[in-house]
Formats: sequence, C-alpha cells, structure tokens
Amino acid sequence: MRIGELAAQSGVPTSTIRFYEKRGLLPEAKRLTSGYRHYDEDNVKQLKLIRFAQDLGFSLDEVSGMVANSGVDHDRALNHLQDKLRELESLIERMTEKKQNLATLISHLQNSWDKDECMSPESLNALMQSKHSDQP
Amino acid sequence: MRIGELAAQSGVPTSTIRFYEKRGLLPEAKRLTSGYRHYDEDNVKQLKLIRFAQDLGFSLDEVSGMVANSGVDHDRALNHLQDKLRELESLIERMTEKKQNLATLISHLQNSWDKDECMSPESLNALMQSKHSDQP
DNA sequence: CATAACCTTAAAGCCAACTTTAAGGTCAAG
DNA sequence: CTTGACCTTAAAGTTGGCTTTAAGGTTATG
Repeated sequence: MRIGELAAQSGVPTSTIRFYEKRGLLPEAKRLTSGYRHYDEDNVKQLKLIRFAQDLGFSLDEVSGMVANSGVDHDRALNHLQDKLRELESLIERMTEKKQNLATLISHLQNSWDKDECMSPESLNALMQSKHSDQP
Repeated sequence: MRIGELAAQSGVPTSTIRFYEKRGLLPEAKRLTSGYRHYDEDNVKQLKLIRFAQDLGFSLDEVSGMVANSGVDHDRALNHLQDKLRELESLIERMTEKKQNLATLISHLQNSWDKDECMSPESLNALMQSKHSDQP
C-alpha cells in the first residue's frame, strides 16, 4: 500500500501521515525502489489508534510518549490513562458549571427584556461571581 | 486609572488589554496628556464581561459581535446565547462518551495485564468503534 | 511518448489568542 | 539629575496540529 491508499483506509490525509512520521508518532516508513513509502495493514491500525487516543484528549506528545514505552511500562501507561480520565472528568464538571451559568444568564435576560429592562450590569456581576477558573 | 491598575483590578494583563483594544473589543481608551491610556470602573466591568463570555466558550469575534449590537438586537443576542448553550450541551455529551470509552479502555487493560496478556489490537479496535466524531 | 495521477522534499503558512521584543517616552522618589 | 517603575508603539514570536506550496520524480493509461 502506498501513502494515498493508507490515507484512504485510515481516514488520515497523506500530509498528516508524513507529518506524524516526522514527529516520531509513526516509525519511518519502508520505501519502494521508487522512493515511495510502503505500508501494510498494521499501519492502518497504528493510525487509527493515534486518532483514537487523540480523540480521548491526548496531545501528540503524549501519544508518542505512550507509543515509545508501550509494551514496556504498563503501570506508567495505565497511570497516564487514569490521569487523563480524571482530567476529562474535571473538564466535564467545569463545562457543566458553565452550562448552568449560561442557562441562568439566558433566563435572566429573557426576564429583563420581557419587562423591557436593560440587563443591569449588577445582575451580570452576580452571575459572573461563579467560579470560572482559568484552566483549560 | 492607568493601564497597569486596570490590569490589576481586572486580572487581564496590560498586553492583552492593548490587544483587545486593537481587536475592537474595547473602545479606544482616553488618553492623558502624557499619552498614557486612562480608564475608569466601567472598563473593569467591560473586561470582566469579556472574560466571562470567553469562559462560556465565545470566541473573541463572537464577543465583539455581541458587544457591537448589544442593547440593539436583543433577539439576535439571545439566539446566539442559546446556540452556544446547545453547543456546550453537545460538547458535554461527547466528552461524557469519551470518558466512558476511556474508562472501558482502562479496565480492559487492567484485565489483560493482570492475566499477563498484551492488549490485543482487536480489543482496541472494538473500543475504537465507538463513534468519535471529528467535530471540535 | 504525453498526460495525469500519484509520489517526494523542505519550508512556509494558518488559526486563535495572546506574549514578547525592541526601542523608546514619562514621572515620582531620593 | 538619575534611577527605576511605569507607559508608548509596531512587529515579531508562541503554541499545537496541521495544511499548503514549490519544485520536482514516478507510474499507469491511451
């Protein structure tokens, strides 16, 4: 399989495949005599795994870190996954808070506009007191 | 109040305040004879409102759009907020799915490592079938 | 043997939201 | 009258994860 076919099968653009190789996420590809990269089914799986991990919120650096010692340091990998799970959980919590804030804001606005009041800066201030941290 | 004090009171760095002004999020600041920018309490509120909106997930472009016609087009602003609420909700749903995926992955891994099996690519594949869209 | 579809590379560009840098001007305290 | 904290500007740099560009080489098809 050449790079275009791998792209088709994995859903990852050729430009991105070359980029991943340069970044060390994929091993250096074997080459045909023409110089073209040559791949097999395993590479499709590797790519899908990379995208899966990315989708779970891992950065490319984290993915390459985990790929680097996969099969070696199970505990470390597991810890990493568990950290990510906790991150994800707190991210969800923070977003849920935001959702509440926004819903509250909307109903305040509907109320005050119904009464033809302009939204008072004070009511905004009150809303804005809710702890919105500056973490990602 | 000069820019440093505004930064202290709002929690927004001076560089960012100037950046916001250039981007049109803040009106052009009044100037002292020295050329220094001069601010009052309202500017503190403006800045806090910008950060609040940002925290709810609005981009700077969206914020400036809403600031531009605030007090004018209530319905449009309200629709915008409601769109954002829906976005936020679906983001939370997707993240919750991811959380489940990750939790499942972790317990699979614990199981297979306990049994000293290496995680089979097949079980990964099964996990990876879960719909993970490529939207933000 | 020409044309088009594929592949190669290094390097530059893109996005948002800032931050940093460089080269200065202003002002209060000592 | 100098030091240092503060302010000014335009322009360039940062981050992550790519995409695009430019300038070619290779291969399948008519």
